[in-house]
Amino acid sequence: KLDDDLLRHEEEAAEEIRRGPWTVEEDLTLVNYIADHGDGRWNSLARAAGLKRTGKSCRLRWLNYLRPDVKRGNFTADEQLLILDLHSRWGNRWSKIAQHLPGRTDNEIKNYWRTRVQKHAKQLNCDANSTKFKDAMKYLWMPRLADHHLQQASTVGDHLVPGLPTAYMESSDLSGWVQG
DNA sequence: AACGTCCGCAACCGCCTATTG
DNA sequence: GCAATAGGCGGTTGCGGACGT
Repeated sequence: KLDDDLLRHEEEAAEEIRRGPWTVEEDLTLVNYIADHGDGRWNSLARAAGLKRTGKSCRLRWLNYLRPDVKRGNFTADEQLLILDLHSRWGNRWSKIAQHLPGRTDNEIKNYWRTRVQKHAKQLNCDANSTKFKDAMKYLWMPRLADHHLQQASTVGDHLVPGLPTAYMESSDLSGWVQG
């Protein structure tokens, strides 16, 4: 492992492979190159475009950020519902889930799940994959999200979820679930 | 004002599979 | 047919900004 790291760093020094955040210049280079030549064949693309990055890094930057049809910003209530639903069916199959949300990336969905959803599971003192949490989503959060989506201002307070701490249910609002 | 800590996100890594030569 | 290279995926990390003390 240590040897691998040493080797990798030697290679980086020799070949000047950049890592970490992308600069605006790099972004422009990548976008312009793809506009002229298309994407794919990422390693040769990186070389041909003169980017001192791995092909993988270029691919990731393009797919998750630079692609013109990539949607950014908050998930809509619709999208959040869909994520909850698809995740309950498929688990952490992020790219499969992403295929059902046009313009959203697996990375973004994964981040959303880990930051927002897992946080609530933790507050409930349970695992995000537990029956308890799935019940909470199914009978509490999904209805609330759906109601919010339908722009019904009044709260839905009568969804009872066995085993959930009532204090949590009463104190919780939609912040952290419904964005924007 | 200065310091700590929390949180969200972009980007990385390792592993596995697919493609290529 | 196989070894090497590339692509795809899921998990993890670390940076920077927000927030609290």
